[in-house]
Amino acid sequence: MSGVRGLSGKGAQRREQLLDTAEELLVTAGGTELSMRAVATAAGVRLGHLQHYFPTHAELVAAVLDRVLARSVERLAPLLDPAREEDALVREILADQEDPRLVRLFAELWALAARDASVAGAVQAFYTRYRELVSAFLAERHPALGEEERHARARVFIMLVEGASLFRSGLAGTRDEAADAELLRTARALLGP
Amino acid sequence: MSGVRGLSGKGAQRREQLLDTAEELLVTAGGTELSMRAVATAAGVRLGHLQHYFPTHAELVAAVLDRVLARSVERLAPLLDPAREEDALVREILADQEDPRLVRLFAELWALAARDASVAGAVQAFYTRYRELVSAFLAERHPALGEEERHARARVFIMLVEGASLFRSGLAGTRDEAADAELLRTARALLGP
DNA sequence: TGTACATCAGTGAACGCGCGTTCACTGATGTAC
DNA sequence: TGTACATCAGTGAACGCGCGTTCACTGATGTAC
Repeated sequence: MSGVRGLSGKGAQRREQLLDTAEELLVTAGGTELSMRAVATAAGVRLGHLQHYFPTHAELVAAVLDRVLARSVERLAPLLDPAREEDALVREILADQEDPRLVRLFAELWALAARDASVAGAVQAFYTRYRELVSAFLAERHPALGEEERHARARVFIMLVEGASLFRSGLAGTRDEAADAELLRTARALLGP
Repeated sequence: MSGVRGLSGKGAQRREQLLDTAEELLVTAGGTELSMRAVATAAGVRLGHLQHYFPTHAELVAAVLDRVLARSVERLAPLLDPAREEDALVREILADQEDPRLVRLFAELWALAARDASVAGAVQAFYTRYRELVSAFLAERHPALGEEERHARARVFIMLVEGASLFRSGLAGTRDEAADAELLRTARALLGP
């Protein structure tokens, strides 16, 4: 055994497994169903055991959200590589959002952020990082653009893409080819010279 | 007394008052706090009395959401008058969204829609109506545009504006002047010739 | 004009259930000497 | 190498609370004749 507690032993694995279950539940059933008992049952462990890893409900929720947002950044970062074509990049970001589970999760996140200041902080930190990634892409690609202009374009790009997620996932609307073409054109204009 | 039951008597007034309270609660405390007891307490009536008007929790929620969405359409329709300037129109739609309470309410709506098919239906119907309003504006303003093009532009316009609401209300970000200018430019391009 | 009756507005108590949390416990695993 | 001990993994029962729903009830208001 490693002897270094909490890093890679059985406990850490179990912790990750519990978070997997909780995330799955959050996505499929919604935030209101993310109870300690529901997670324990879904994970096949006893309530008391779940509490050994996450003593309170708030800690469990915070851990799930942190991991979800960290993963989203990890997924976005390589897509926003400045060496890549704008068009392919936008297409891949949009493709990523076609998973209704992910969009549902973000809708839950926004609603939670509206109620809970600590969730709002985590969500805002995520979008700040996202904007920095887009902004860095623009800096590399169009060096002539001023910093303010880059930031503004990055912000509007994210607004557009996050709004699009609602209407392309079946949540508030469904995908439409003509609208997708227009969306791509608008997004490209924001990332273009 | 009018004699026409349920239209304008004491009962109808009381019903509206209860919905006011429920809506206020939904906005300030979030969807999870919208319990029968909480609404009754906030409205200063007994639980049993609230149930006289809304026998089940589901009926209360449905009534609140219906009214919220109907009001939103009523607020949007005059703004999207084809006789108006694009610029002023966009500015007013954006101004409407600076109310964090309204944005919070929509975040709740999206999360609810992700979980509940009947809510999703109501939300989609609302956005369909919204898109028709934008599309009608474009038809009047730029008759040369084809129907498909109009619909596509209307859809992307709404994506942009709904996405913007998240980042201009303090929910996922805060207002930024440079980004607002870029947002206005992008929205105008979608509504322009 | 008066009375009997139906409907509506509002009260109050009770139900079973799922929730988060607390806490005392047992068995397994690693560590110190 | 062996043993005593601390820590970690996991169990199980119980708590008080807020929830939606059911149901029997009282008083006010409008209607029919």
